Amino acid sequence: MRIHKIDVGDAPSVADRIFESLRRAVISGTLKDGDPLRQEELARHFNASRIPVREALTRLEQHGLVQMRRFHGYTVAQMSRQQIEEICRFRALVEGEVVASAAVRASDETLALARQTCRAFAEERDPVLWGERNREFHAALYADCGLPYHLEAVHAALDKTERYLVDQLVLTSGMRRARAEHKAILA
Amino acid sequence: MRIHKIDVGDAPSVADRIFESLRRAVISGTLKDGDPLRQEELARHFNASRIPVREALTRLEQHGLVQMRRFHGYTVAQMSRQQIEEICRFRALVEGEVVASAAVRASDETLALARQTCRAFAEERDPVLWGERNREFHAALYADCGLPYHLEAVHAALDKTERYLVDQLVLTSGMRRARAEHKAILA
DNA sequence: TTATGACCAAGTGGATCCAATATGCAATCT
DNA sequence: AGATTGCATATTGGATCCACTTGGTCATAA
Repeated sequence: MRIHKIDVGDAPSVADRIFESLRRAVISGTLKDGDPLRQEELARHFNASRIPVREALTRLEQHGLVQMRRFHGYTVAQMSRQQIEEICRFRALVEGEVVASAAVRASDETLALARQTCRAFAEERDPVLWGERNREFHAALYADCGLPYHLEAVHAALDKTERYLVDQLVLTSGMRRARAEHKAILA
Repeated sequence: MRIHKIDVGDAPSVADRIFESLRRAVISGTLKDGDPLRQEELARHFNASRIPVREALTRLEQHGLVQMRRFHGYTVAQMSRQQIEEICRFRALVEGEVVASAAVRASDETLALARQTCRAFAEERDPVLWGERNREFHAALYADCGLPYHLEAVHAALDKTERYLVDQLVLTSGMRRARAEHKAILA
């Protein structure tokens, strides 16, 4: 068969699409901390019933992006300064391991791509796009580190903190750090 | 008010209880790798409808304990040797950080308790209880490390690997390591 | 004999419906 | 007036129902 192989089974369900939409809204800050998420309202918004909405919300809750109080509904998760700092520390820890592992495996093309995205990141002036550039850089750099579980943990941590300015602030020094690490890899 | 204050809102929902039951069944190995989890069957088993069962299953999926194929249902997650090893490596990494943080904060009582549970662990002869003793030890040792997010990550990793013998095997050396770390803390 | 297609049963995904709980407001009592 | 009770409404948690997909069986035809 010369035809590109796809699995129609991986077509996203309604719950998948709602989850992704809400996830982006939370991460980007479109939905603010503590905002209530009414099931009926969301169902109308997505033109679906409450069932897939509820599934999306329970998933978001497991990811720590929303909180739930029984009989009171879901709200966008609120995190204290301490929690945010701990997550950043966690990221630093795990990313260190990932970088170390990526360093010994990285191919030349990967390095070239990483260098390019790093430059794009450095030249990016719009702070709201920093998160995205940051992700691109990391994706390129960590692409074949061989530690998918570690990467997943890093992404989950990123999701939880990306919307906070603190993270943006940390990025300014984190960028320096990332570039330093990049240099280290080249060596 | 001299009456003990409780919050009825934190009474576990049906979905909570089903989730916990299934979680234990997967972790303990009562449900084997690849076992199918039929919604209707589980609903009958728990004397509930499929709705809370589905919520429990989606939660388990986010935790990586079960897998889902659209229209094909849920199965107990299967992990390759590689994946298991990566998760153990992840645990080692994060636990190292946790121990380091716990070391500088641990009170005398905490240390005494940790020492006691460590001894109980060392003297435990039944391999199936190792996991539990291990958790007790860690719970005592890490109790007030001040890094709840890290701890959560460790627990999630434990959940995913506990049922594999590999993990039990690793424990034999991990126990030595844990005791060594314990000694280090005392110093 | 083997490939094809109709049909059927099992099972999931989503919609709708009902019960339980919470919140706000009005009525009532002191 | 201020506190308390009762009721109406909003919202969630769970049950039931329906539609659609999937995998297999079986009859049929080349």
